[in-house]
Amino acid sequence: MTKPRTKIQAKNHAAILDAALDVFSQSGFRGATLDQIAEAAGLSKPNLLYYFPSKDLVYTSLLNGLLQTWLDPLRAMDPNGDPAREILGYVRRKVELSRDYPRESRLFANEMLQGAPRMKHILQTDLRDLVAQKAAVLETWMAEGRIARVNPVHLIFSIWALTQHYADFDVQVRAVLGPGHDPFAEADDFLTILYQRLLSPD
Amino acid sequence: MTKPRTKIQAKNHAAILDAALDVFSQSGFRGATLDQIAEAAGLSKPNLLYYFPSKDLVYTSLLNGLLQTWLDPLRAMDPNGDPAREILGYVRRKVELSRDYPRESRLFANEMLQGAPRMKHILQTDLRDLVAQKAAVLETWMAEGRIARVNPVHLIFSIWALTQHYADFDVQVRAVLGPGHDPFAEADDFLTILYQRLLSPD
DNA sequence: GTCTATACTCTGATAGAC
DNA sequence: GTCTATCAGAGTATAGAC
Repeated sequence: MTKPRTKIQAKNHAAILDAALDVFSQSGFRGATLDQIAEAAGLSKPNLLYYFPSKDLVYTSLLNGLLQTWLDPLRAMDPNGDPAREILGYVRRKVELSRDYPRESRLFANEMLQGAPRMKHILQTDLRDLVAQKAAVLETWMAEGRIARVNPVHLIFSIWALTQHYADFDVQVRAVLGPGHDPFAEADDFLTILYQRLLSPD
Repeated sequence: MTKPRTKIQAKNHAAILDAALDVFSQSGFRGATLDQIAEAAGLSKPNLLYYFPSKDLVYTSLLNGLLQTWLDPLRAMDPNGDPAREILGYVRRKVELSRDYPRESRLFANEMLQGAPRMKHILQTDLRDLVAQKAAVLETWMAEGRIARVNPVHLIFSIWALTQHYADFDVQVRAVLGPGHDPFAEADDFLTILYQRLLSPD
């Protein structure tokens, strides 16, 4: 992974990662080929391998940082803010992520389906810690009666599942809705109602 | 695809499909290899190709019928039953499917991530029709005030997303929960509460 | 029905000319 | 930095012996 020094290097470097995101997010690590990535990036295969010495390094370059940006909205949930506002804001930002970065969502989903061979450790450490921390915040809000009681960790799971579904199962959602729908706008409306009803204190 | 006539044929046929489910559900169509499937089935590669003339036919044999069994619980939702009971029963059966048939869930998820090249048509026809029909049932219940108002199609999406998440993202769920948890039992509890609160008429 | 051998293509990766 | 040429191995699939 050459550090981009010149403009042409930076451009090719970015083109490769963008192309790789296309291909890996659709076919997974094993299903993707360097030929496809090189073609999508507008480079020859040897030239691609000049920038990234191996297929694995292209893939892990994409994964690195993905979880971080993916979790930024959760990190942003403020313990001192208004509970409903914080949670609904998190849901909304996750819907926006699914709408604006569906390839990243699918790349992540692919890695999970494979059993997360390259991410398992970070899931068990960084992710687990962050969820524990935010679950504690949710518990506090519940104890104070500011939101209704519910399993806080599964509450977080539900937000992930519901928002990422619209990116990962995009084909299915559109096939069922048919033309003339904006899945993400409808998702935002639906999920706002869902979490309001779930979390309204009695 | 030979029709199983002898006992040994039936056994090998089943062994191949079971092995293929393992491999395809983890790596997707392109990422899976006949070598892996043959080895897992305890057969040689040529022998595998004696039963299924091509990789594609093994894969499509798995897909055929998958959507049908996957949707049986939705089909079973009875318009004449008690609304809350019918919906919560559907959720429960979907959780059980995720628990008992996670490979099928992941195979389906893989196909969706790839853009559903082999299922798009059936999604736009059979699936769409079934959802429209059941959404109409839900609308009726809402109009009668027996459950709270909410977008019925997205309600169905939410059940799919929330239940299948526990099969498809099993690694992540377990990594975050840590040992000593039963993800599916907890999911059942959480989702029962979620849908009770979402759908209780005021 | 099952095996060995093999054809042929694709895939990841390298060498070396320019 | 980029290209052509190429390699070794893996991949799907077939032929043919037993």
